[in-house]
Amino acid sequence: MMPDAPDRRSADPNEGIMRATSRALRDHGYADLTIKRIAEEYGKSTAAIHYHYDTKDDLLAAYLDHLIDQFASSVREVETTDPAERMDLLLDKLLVDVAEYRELLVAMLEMRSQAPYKEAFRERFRQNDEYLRYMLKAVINHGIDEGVFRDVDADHAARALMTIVDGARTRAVVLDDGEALETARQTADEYVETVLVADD
Amino acid sequence: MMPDAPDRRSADPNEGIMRATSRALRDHGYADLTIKRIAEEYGKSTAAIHYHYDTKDDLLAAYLDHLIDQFASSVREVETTDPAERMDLLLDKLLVDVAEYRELLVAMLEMRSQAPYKEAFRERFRQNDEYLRYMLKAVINHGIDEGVFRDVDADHAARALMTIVDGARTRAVVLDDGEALETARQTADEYVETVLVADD
DNA sequence: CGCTTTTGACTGACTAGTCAGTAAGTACGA
DNA sequence: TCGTACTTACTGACTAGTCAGTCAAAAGCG
Repeated sequence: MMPDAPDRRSADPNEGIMRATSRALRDHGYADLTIKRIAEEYGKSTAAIHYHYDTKDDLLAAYLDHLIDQFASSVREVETTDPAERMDLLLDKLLVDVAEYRELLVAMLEMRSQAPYKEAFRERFRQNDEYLRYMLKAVINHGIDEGVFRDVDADHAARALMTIVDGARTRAVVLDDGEALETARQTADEYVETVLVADD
Repeated sequence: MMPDAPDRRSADPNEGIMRATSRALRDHGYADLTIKRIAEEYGKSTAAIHYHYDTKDDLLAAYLDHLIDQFASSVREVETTDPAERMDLLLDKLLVDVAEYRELLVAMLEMRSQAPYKEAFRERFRQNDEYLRYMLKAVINHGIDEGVFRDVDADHAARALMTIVDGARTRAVVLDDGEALETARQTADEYVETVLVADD
């Protein structure tokens, strides 16, 4: 009966509920995620959750916003401006760093698979995808301007890389393939070097 | 004795249940798939379903077998032996032909997202993946032997292409991106032409 | 005090799976 | 050829459990 030490430093109830949701998702997955399980992680009753969020979907939409914000912040940390190096670091963020969050990747694929039925989910996944594609496009265009990359269709190249990223994550989860992410990291490099990089 | 009488024309209950499961999946998705809904499509009671399959998971495992068999048959139809053309037709099967089955793609992503929790599902998705990778590897090795493709790591190239395929399907479903499959078809071609095809 | 937060008890809807019984067809023995 | 035994396919009623969400009351706090 002690899921976690109640951290008094952050008395913000929302932050606590977000953390509880995250733990419940990691432990039980999305399909078996219930208000009761979130409440157990939160250390309060289910009605306490309903006091802060009217419906389960409201809570989950808020959780997605929370998660996407965190991820966007971590991408924003990439500060190099050199196009080739920046591309490298971005691909590492997307394909290497996520390997540590296996259980969250599992739950996120479950939530992604509900996008066709839940507009609130779809909206947020789209927004996140758009942001990442924008980052990739910016790097590619920068590289083209500097003559490091060939004059390719930056939008198409960004979509191609995102397809590799999504494919790798799907495969890592579905096939429980521990090497799917590394394989895809290599494939992304092949794509960058053969399609993007100008070989003088 | 043998439950499968080969030439009992019509009224094979199993076939009917497979069709009912398929329709229920298309109409309601996996998350909202219930025995009751399958029974409604079947036109009989829920107990009739339980008469043929002990548990819901048994039924769904049988349905996956059914589906994978169908898909493998359709891939086996590709008869060209010329490596470049065969690769082209295989990629069409994997990325173009599936566009017609949007609702089934949605339901399949849902089921795939349950693979970490259901070994029976994971097993079957792995088997299907292995089969497709084997087909791709065979074509690539054939192409290398004939000097049409460079002497690349066939296993890695097959995995790279499958990553693009899985990424495209995930994106088509999650982002409701009607062009995700076409974009990926183009990306797959770029990969084949720049990484696989021997230039000069 | 009064306001926010939390609780416990509850509801109604829905779920997979069970069970006894039925109808129709088939196999077999005399 | 009749009758008995058995099989397949199914039904309707039921159990036992889950779930999100509601609500009146109470606790905590500034």
